[in-house]
Amino acid sequence: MPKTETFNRNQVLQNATAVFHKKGYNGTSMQDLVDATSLNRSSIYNSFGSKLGMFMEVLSHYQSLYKSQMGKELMHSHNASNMIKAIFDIYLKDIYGDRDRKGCLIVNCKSEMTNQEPLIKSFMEQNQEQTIAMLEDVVHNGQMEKIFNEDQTAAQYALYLYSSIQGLRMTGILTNNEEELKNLVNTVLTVLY
Amino acid sequence: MPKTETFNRNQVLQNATAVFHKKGYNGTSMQDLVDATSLNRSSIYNSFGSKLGMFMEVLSHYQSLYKSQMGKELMHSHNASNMIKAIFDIYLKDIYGDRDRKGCLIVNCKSEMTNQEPLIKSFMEQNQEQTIAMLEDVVHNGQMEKIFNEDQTAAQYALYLYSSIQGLRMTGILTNNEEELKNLVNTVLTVLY
DNA sequence: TCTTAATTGAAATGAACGTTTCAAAATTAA
DNA sequence: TTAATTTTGAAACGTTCATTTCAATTAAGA
Repeated sequence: MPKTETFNRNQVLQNATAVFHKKGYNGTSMQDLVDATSLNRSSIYNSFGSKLGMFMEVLSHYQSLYKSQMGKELMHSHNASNMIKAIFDIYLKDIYGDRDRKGCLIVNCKSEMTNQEPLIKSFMEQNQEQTIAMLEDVVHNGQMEKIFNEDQTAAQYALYLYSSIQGLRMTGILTNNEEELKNLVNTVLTVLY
Repeated sequence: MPKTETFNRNQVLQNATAVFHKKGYNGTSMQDLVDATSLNRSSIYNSFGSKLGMFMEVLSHYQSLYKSQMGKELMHSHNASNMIKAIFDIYLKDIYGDRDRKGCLIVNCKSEMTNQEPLIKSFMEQNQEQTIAMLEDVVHNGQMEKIFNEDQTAAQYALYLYSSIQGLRMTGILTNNEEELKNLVNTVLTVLY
């Protein structure tokens, strides 16, 4: 029977993510990936099919890290106000820790590839749909609890928050002053109260 | 005496802008630029020095188009409320007309190159500074006119608006429903009143 | 132990990359 | 017309690109 995959797929994805995140898709070469993953060229093609194939897995991996982080935070929050703050705090912490100002892998990829690669476009569509659905749920709860106003529907606020998050990720590329960014998030959230 | 530049530099820049905008910097090849500009390879290197040199001029050209558009709109507005709406309307119109969902050249470039290319980083820093300065000026006027509130300083609101604009440009890549986007902008602006 | 199939390493594929070179053509002012 | 200088075209530069090939190695179940 066959020899099985020996390398740690998660570790490989993590290393590949670091390169793609730093250099972008078009800026990353197969050699970069070979170096970063310590995998053989052939092994990469065996296991991921192509550069794009590997990148799609990297994107999903990155996305799932966020999802689990969000899920964990949302468990600990007992009202919509805390939830929405916890969500933005995750992004803020990411920005503070982003020493070389790479921004968000998904936002960067959206701007680089959505109009060029159908697979990416589909990924971005479902990412947007899921993110907005999550935000809409939180806003809706907040409105039921009378914590958030009802000037706009939960769906409208969700799009606003989704857009604000993307703006925050872009702003965080050049600005990582904690005070300014915290204030920015507060300003974004005042809309809800 | 010397032969002078024969091609229309503005037209060449416009054509180059279209390619860079569509494919991104790393996704654009020298051959793409030769094809788009109908210039000879040598002429490009003679006149722009390098691919990056040409791109820097493209960025400035794109930026100055926006500036003159803003200036024109701001002349026609007689209060801060109209001004800020006119500014966002320029972005909205751009999104509606962006048939192939390229997004904003400057936002895309910021996410692709700021952490990789010092020249780009400098450009983005001065672009951010200028944009925020303009927004701060408008907000400050609005606050003097008692049209905008003073819950936050003009500088704080300017950063918020700058971030919101970037978010809008990112959102516009996948979402170009006029009604949704108009509502999004309205929600962004409610903060000021 | 033998069979089976994946992993691995190294080399090679041809195409595309950004850039350079250089002689010929073009254009201007003297 | 001549001298000066740029534009132009075409080819070539060496490098790097993503991908393929293939024989050797490895590890598991039969």
